[in-house]
Amino acid sequence: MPKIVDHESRKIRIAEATWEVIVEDGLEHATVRKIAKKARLSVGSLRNTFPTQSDLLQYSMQLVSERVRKRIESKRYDGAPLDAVLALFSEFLPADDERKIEMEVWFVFSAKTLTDPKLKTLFKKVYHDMHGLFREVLLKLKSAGCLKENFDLEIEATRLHTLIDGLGIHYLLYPEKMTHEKMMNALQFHLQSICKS
Amino acid sequence: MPKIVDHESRKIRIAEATWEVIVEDGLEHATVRKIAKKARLSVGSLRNTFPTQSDLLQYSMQLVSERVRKRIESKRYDGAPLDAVLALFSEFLPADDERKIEMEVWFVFSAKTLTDPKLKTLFKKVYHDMHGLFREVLLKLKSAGCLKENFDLEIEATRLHTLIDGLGIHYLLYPEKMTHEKMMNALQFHLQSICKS
DNA sequence: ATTTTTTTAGCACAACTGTATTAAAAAAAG
DNA sequence: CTTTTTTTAATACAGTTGTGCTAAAAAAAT
Repeated sequence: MPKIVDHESRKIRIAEATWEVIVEDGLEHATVRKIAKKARLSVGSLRNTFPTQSDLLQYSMQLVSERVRKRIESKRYDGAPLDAVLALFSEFLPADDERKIEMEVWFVFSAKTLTDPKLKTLFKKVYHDMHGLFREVLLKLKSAGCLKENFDLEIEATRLHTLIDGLGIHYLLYPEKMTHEKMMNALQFHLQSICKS
Repeated sequence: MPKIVDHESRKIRIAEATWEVIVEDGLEHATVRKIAKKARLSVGSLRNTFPTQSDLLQYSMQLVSERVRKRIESKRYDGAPLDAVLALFSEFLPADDERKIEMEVWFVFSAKTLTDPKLKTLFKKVYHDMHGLFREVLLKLKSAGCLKENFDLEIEATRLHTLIDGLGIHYLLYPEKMTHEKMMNALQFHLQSICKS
């Protein structure tokens, strides 16, 4: 009977190899041959799990979006003190290598969605979840009476969301200008600026 | 004697054609044949002004950075009221088509710098100028006594910079979520939040 | 050991790429 | 018109790409 292979974990392994190639050489050099080599597979074997390159890239992007969304879902706010909120939000900054790779791949694919509308659906979902989390946490802070009076939920969610995305992007693009410490300082200061006391 | 041609304006025309191709089809499809067609030139003629594709892309990116930097330099703050500051900062949001194209090309090239270190110099310069402008304007506001007491120049420059970049990127990536009005509201609110009264 | 399926390696092909070369056409200045 | 240079158009070539195909090797279950 057939040789059994765990297709799911293989797909994941290939997708992660794809990420590595993208981070090292860029999306335009993420060829099937390079990816196969990185995943230590033959091109034929890779083609067996992903018939076309388009399938491969689509899955790779989907996996990033799933990872990010799981990160979001696992981080529901439970009413802990302000330090916990800071810790929660800082989870969306590219602090460790894993998140840095994810965000870098995410960034590269983002640029691609500008000319490849097929990919936009995944991105919209992640944006929606992310924005929803920020709204939810802010709303709970508001309910707990932690926030200042002139509070506009939509504007604050937007400010928080763009601040975090902006910090992360600056960290990726200008690592000699934007440090991890600066990101945390800016985030902490921002939180304090909308809170009472 | 020779047919005279304005090489400088031709280079600009080609670079702008390159931008169009990048915006329409993406950087990886910005081939010399397509760019020549878009600029209504022959490939040979294009190769006469730009010997290699690398030269072409490098100049195209340099032109974007020059345009952005000129925009920055022309926008020195002269001590006008707060509305003027808002108007000044809003110049760096992708409001009209010209700035939207510039920012989109800028964004695409940004993603490329992650794997192509040669391009980083230009980007650092623009970052530096932009950050410097924000610092300068904030400092003048501070000197004029417009700002609140707990004011940290570096953190506020970072917050402002990342907010504006974040807003613009969200506008490019999620046009159905981020509108021009929302960008302006967020920016105005942010300014007010650091100002007295 | 036999059977069944997957995996592998290699080759091949057409399409597209950047780049080079060439000769003809066009244009500007004398 | 003649001369000089640029522009054009066509062709060519080598490299890389995605993809398809085939035969051998490997692996798992009977």
